[in-house]
Amino acid sequence: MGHSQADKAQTHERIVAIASRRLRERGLEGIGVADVMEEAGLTVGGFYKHFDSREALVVEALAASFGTWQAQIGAQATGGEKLTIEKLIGNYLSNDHRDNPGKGCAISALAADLARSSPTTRKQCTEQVQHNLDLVAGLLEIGDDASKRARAIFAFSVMVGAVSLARAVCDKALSDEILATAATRLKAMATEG
Amino acid sequence: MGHSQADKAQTHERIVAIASRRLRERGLEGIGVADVMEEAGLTVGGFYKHFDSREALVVEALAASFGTWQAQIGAQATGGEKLTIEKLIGNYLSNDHRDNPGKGCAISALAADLARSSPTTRKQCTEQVQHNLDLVAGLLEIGDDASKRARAIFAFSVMVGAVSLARAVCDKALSDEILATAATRLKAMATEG
DNA sequence: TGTACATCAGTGAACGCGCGTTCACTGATGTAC
DNA sequence: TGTACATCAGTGAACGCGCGTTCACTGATGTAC
Repeated sequence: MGHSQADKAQTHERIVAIASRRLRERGLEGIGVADVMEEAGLTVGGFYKHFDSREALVVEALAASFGTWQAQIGAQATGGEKLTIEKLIGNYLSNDHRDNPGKGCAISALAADLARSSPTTRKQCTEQVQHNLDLVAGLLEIGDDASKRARAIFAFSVMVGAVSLARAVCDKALSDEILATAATRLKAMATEG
Repeated sequence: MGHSQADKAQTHERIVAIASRRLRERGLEGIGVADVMEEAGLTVGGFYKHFDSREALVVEALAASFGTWQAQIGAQATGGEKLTIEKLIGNYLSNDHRDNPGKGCAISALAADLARSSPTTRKQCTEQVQHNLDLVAGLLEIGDDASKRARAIFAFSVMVGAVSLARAVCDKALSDEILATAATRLKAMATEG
């Protein structure tokens, strides 16, 4: 075996991590093979030693985006203080999340793109949405399961919608207003029935 | 003057209308000059008798998307029965709206695209968001202006988020569930304080 | 331990296709007389 | 009213660039003896 397998795996991960960030920053179409390889300190040709096609990278990078997002949430849940619904809402609807889509939730960053994407990526998206709904529902304390589920859907819709709007708008005051208003009202709602 | 100006204006409008629909169906990048011209029954070359560039078509088509959307809402408001917040919510969060982005609201269809687009298109988007917030706030009956504004932001976030999610997901049951749940809860909220 | 060989991650040029844009041309319509 | 000319919307081929993909090659690492 030529170069060590560990090196290759590391390179592979580096490429995926870069693609995962750029995917969320620039959309499913906004990610170029040559660009990603250059940012990884490599040249184009080597790409196909790691992936069958650009599409394969997209699929892996999307999975990685979902994975790192869950890991971030998980880290908050275990690290010291417990994760609460208020914290999740505060995080999701923060200026920091709005300004750094590359590190944030892929669903709000790519919702429109995913709607027009291949069955494979839409499937990935569907699973992630279900996962996030379960996560939110699990953080709610009052009500039966059906009520929690319904409120989780409602809350997640607000989060995705408000972040999408806050990012699309080019008036900072309006953008801030959208996030702050959505966060305040959603927190109030979430702690009630 | 060669061909009549009326003919040219009509052709121009036809091109814009087609682009406007395809924009919402396929995104800001998903619209090709040759494709649009072919659908209009013309050939590529003639395009530049109508537009300086592809970008100029995008700007016009986006404006047209916003315009037709407002016109649709306006038609409901004047046509027979008055427009209510419940009807607006019901329309926005309907399966029909989800399944026909080409005829629907450009903001939910293009939110992610707009966030990464040129200053010109983001400016258009910002104005449309403000307009829609005013529209929703104007339909609310209880509370002072600040409360109406806040509730309008919240309601519009839910609408954009739920439609985005419902379109992204490839499980019809889940998609229907998201729309129905968001609609029910939002209607209940909107008629209260 | 040392040497020859095999493997394969990575290189960088080249290919091919899609697509926005350009351009010389056509022919129908409007204007001038 | 009729005829010659000018205009210009629309044609369709060609150009050029970006980008995904391919390919012959390199050289460092691992294996065999």
